[in-house]
Amino acid sequence: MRSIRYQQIAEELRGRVLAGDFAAGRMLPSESELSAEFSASRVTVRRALEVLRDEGLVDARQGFGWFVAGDPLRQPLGRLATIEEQMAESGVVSERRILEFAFERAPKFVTRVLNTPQVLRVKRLNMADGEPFAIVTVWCPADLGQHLSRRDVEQSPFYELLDIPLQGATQTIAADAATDDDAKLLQVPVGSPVLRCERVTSDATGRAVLLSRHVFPGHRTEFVVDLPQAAPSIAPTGLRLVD
Amino acid sequence: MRSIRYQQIAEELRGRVLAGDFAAGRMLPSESELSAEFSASRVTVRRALEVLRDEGLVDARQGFGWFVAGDPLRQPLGRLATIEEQMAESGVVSERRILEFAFERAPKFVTRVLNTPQVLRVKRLNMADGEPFAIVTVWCPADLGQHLSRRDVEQSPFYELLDIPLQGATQTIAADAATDDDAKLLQVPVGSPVLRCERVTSDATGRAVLLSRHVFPGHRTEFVVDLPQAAPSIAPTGLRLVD
DNA sequence: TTGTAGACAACTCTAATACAAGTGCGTTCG
DNA sequence: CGAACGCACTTGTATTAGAGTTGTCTACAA
Repeated sequence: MRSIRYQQIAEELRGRVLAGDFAAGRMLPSESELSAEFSASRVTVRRALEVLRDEGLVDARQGFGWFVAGDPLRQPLGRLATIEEQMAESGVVSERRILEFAFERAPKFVTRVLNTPQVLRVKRLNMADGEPFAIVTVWCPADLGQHLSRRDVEQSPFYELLDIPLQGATQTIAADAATDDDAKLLQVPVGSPVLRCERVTSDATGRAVLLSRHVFPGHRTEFVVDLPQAAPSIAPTGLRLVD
Repeated sequence: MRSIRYQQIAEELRGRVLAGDFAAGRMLPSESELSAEFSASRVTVRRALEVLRDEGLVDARQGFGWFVAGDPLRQPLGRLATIEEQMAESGVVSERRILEFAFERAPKFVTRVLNTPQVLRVKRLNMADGEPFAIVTVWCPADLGQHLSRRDVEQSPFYELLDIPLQGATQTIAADAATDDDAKLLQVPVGSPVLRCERVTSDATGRAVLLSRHVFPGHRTEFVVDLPQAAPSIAPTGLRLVD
């Protein structure tokens, strides 16, 4: 029974990778070490490894070594792209219509978050391929938004217009029924499910500088959250009861 | 040893910082001292510290030293407690009722994720203060669930019963309307908004070992997501279009 | 065609060293 | 007494060298 050496080796290594033998350090032994272990030349070991690379199981960097592919730490961050990028990537034409633009006294729930009485409020409708896709309302302290015009907001994303660096955010996600207003704008029946999202964005000092509310039609959107670290529960992370 | 020195050191230091070893004086040993302790060059120790700085755990000032960073970054992780803990803390009486418990052939969408034809399916209703609060369905490969009984599942959370360590998860969150079945169990009107969550939990090797679906009544629940790092957009992170 | 052997280039990581720049503190000098 | 200085120690940055790795090539044997 004549069989091909490098395929044998590939099979053996595939087994070890899948079994997680190497997953601990994520690094494979060097080609030289494997060559010694299998009593095969380095070139042969290499061909076996290349088979596994084609399968997407492992990858290599010159001068560094072979490692099991898809290191679980970097990927999730990359996968969570912005919705704009994601839409651009999939060829969806995105567009936004400014519905309201006003400097005004802040409602109470805005004051509590932003801590300013006077704010700029911008309400706009985002479209994807001509269909309404999100209603976004942004509140921003008046002094930060002072130099902004309706045209600015229409052309550039909000975060680019503020000259302060944004640091982090907290967002809440909830299911709700579409109100009359939502329904008309999103072109869905009144009472149909929508995703309501509220986001508080802070600057480097931790001060809240943006409050935004987003309404998405439930039938077209969902959230994806990646939790690379250990989560000692099967329950969805971040859920809380509201009253 | 085929592993990267500075990553080892980073891991060791991360442990100490999180354990609070340095929190007393808030100051870390100098790079030179650490270099001596780990028998590594100062450059290597430095790279490890830079990893921790990128994570926001520590920071440094030239001519002064390294210190544990103000902990606003660690907090969000703590704030995202499990719903069970949260409920217990606020004095809500939680309780679960097993509705279904069966070993069976996996439906297609389960096979695609778990990669096994035979599964254990458990459906249960979670109650909070006597009111229905979540419908949870869990699928788990039959071989992993073999030693489980209906009674086990009733008494302990699922993740405690599996003797394998869970690593990470991906969850999707969507808004939907309550089906007849949902409505009856959750005691809400048919068609009222619900949060639908699907979660894929993996073990240390990255293999998917649990698939769970959760349905929450929209009026009582919401998700909170903390994003400590920079997010270059005001748009909610993780949103994607579904078709 | 497959496998072995060897050589060399390019790359990565680490060690070692040196120097610039900032901080804290004690000493000295006016 | 107060300001200036020096000194020890720190981080920030750059350069060199060496060992170990993958990437690629040629030559040769089975």
